[in-house]
Parts: sequence; C-alpha cells; structure tokens
Amino acid sequence: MKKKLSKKDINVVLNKLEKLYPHAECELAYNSPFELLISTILAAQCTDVRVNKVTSELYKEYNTPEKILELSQEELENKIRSCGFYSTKSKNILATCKILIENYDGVVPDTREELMKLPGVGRKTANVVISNAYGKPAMAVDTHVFRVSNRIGLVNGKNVDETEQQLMKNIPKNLWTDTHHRIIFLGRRICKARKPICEECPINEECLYYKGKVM
DNA sequence: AACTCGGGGCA
DNA sequence: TGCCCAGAGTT
Repeated sequence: MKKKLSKKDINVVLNKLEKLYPHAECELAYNSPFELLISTILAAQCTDVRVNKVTSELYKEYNTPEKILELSQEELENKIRSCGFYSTKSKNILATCKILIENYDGVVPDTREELMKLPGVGRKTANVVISNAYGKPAMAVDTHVFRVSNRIGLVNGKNVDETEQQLMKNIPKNLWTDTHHRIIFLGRRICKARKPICEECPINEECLYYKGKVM
C-alpha cells in the first residue's frame, strides 16, 4: 500500500528542509547536558514552550543533581506541575539525580546505553541528549518525526524503532540531528497531526500523503 | 499491543 | 467539552 520515496526524492526533501530551516535547533532551553537531560524528561507529552517556562525558574536555583536533590518530591512536583505527569516525572528526576551522583560523579553520561538506564530516560530522550549536548550522531524519533517522516514517505516504519532504523539508513549520518529538528519544525507548523496544511507545504510535490490525497 | 500518567492551551 | 502535546514504564 504505502511506499517509500526514491533515493532521489529523499535527497530533494532533505535539501528543501535544509533551505527551509537552515538553522534548526533544539527549542528546549539549556545551559548544560544536565539541564538538557531534565528538560527532555519534562518534555514528554508536553510542549517545549511550557517546559522552558518551568525550567527558566527551576534552573535558577536547581541546575545540578545535588541542588535538585535538596527538593522533596512534593516540592519538585509543585515546581514542574504544569508540565503534566508531574508525579512520575518528579520521581524519575529525583531517582536519576541520585544515580548520576552515585554512579557517574554527577556527570551526565554520553552514551545511549548508559542514559537509557536512568529512570524516565527512554530511547528518544537519550538520543536527544547525546546528539544535542554531546554532538554525537543520533536520530531521535518523537511523535512529530514518526508522523511526518512516515507521512512524507521518507520511511515506512510500523513503529518508532523501525522508523529510527530506516531514517538512519536513508539519511546521511551528518544530517541526522539537523533533520530531526527540521522535521519537528515542519511538523509543528505545517505537517500537523490533525489538519496538515498541505497547500502551503514546501515539499508537497514529493509527499506521498499529498499525492494520495489528490488522486 | 494496550494502558497509565496529567495539567494547560486551544477550538 | 474534547482533543492534543519534543514519551516512558508496566503488564
């Protein structure tokens, strides 16, 4: 049924995305790998705008594992409540801070395997941290990347893991991180989950979803 | 694969 | 009021 784009069209899409969003970056505000880690944990099922609003206050006083562990779970919950899932996230963040101090001398590890051992850190969050904070190639697949890349036809993945594998195979390694951010930009502004604005989409000529819609 | 955690923004 | 948001963990 649904097919993937040709290699040629994939390159066209990547080039258009690069011209469209040449300086795409992580929109979570952070000043250290630790801050990015905590912000990304908070970002689960929550907009980055709200995360930044919470962390801009939180990090003034609490920007290290040691500082955050000065807070009780209830105190931390009250500070991050507006990010949603505050109970789970608070518990995970406190547990993660404790592990960072006990096992990593307070330094956020730079490998996906070590990061994913931390409570509240899954594959997506780990990929965001190693790619943005440590400059390592990684393809983080969130809801935007999953939806858009499959909708366009960059990949044809049944789930997040399949999608990540296919994206890494179809996209040059040096473009993984930038492409991740560019797809998010496109996904939020145009290729939205509900009512994608296909008429204004710069890559609708290549998009399999758009072609399917007009046929 | 399905279910749970969740407040806030927006139509 | 209903739907959705830079996911992860458990069953």
